[in-house]
Amino acid sequence: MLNLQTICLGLLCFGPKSGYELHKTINTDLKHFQTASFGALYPALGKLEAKKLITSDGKNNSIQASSLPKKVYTITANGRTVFKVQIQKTRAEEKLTSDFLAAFYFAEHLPAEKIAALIDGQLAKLQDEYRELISAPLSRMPEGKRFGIRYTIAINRAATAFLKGEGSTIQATLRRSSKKWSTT
Amino acid sequence: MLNLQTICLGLLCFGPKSGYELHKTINTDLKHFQTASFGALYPALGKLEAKKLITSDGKNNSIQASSLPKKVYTITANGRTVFKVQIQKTRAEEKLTSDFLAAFYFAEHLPAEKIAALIDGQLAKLQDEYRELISAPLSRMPEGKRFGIRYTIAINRAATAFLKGEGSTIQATLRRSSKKWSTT
DNA sequence: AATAACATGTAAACGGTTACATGATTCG
DNA sequence: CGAATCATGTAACCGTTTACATGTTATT
Repeated sequence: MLNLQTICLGLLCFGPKSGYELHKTINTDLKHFQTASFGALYPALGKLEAKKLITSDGKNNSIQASSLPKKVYTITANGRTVFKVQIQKTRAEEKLTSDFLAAFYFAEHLPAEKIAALIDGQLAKLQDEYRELISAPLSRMPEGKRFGIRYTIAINRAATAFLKGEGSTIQATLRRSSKKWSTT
Repeated sequence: MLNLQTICLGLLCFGPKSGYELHKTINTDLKHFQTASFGALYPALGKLEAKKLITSDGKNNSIQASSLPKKVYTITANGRTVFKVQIQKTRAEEKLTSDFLAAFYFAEHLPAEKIAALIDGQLAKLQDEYRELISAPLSRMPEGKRFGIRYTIAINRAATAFLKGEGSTIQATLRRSSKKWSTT
């Protein structure tokens, strides 16, 4: 699996960026397939720097050490090589961890209201994601990125359609069977 | 997020099981939204036992300590209560980590053959998943589990359709732009 | 007798989250 | 002047993977 270090190298191939900017990019543009917290990001950048795959123009050297805390990272020639090797090795892998599906697997233990709330919650998440996806400037993007967004939109639409179509059916069915264990 | 301990409690609600059986169930029946290795599972079961949420009939007590190594776990009354509380708290959350989508985000660094291989790989994975999903005995399942499987099938179909439909388009487009950096 | 599948467990390392701690800059 | 946002980093903890270590049972 592609780790955060490799993702950072890849993003830095597009141009120099600070840790803060990388964080923002990952958690907005890459949100649908990757996230990263600061606590994960800064150590990852530190390791990349130690390996000389990136360099930073930290203001830690000369006189005005205090002024700007911003530290911009640039990928090295070696970093680009390492990234290319990593990305070439990448296989089509994905891993989904879903509390939504897990909850349904154990739906017998849930009251009908909770089932309804889960479906509503999932629909809301899908809608939020959808809004973000369609607002991406597709026309000014390389073909690969565009493809990823369209793929994600296709899945999002199918999920939404399913929940809108079958959501009410399941709610009715489960409401019937939920009479057994009255809300304790 | 639901952790492995909670998943185990939920599965043990259906009846007593050994660690090995739990491993099997998780990595087949729950595969599309959760996985677990032995190295994660056994410590999780140990913690649950320490908390008295499950008990084991380990053969570690009397005379024939050697014979059957199999250790069957049973959920306690307290365990059921804790599980119900956990599952009620569950929100519709999901987290996808996708090397497939990440690779496309960085597609500029990939040769056309690799792009084709990624799409083929993803289609193969989807097909494998699909085969497993449709072979599930839907008729003998509680409504909730069935719903989860049908939801996953709906998404799987949309993904497959997209890749079959647009896969060749992207390959052609990227092949054009890939002339720049001839395979080093 | 060999092999596959069943079965349990530990230890090191990894990758990540959450919470904490601090401070600068910009905008209203 | 206060709030939001920009900005960097650490430490404790969590859950998991990978590799290791061991042994049994069933099948061929």
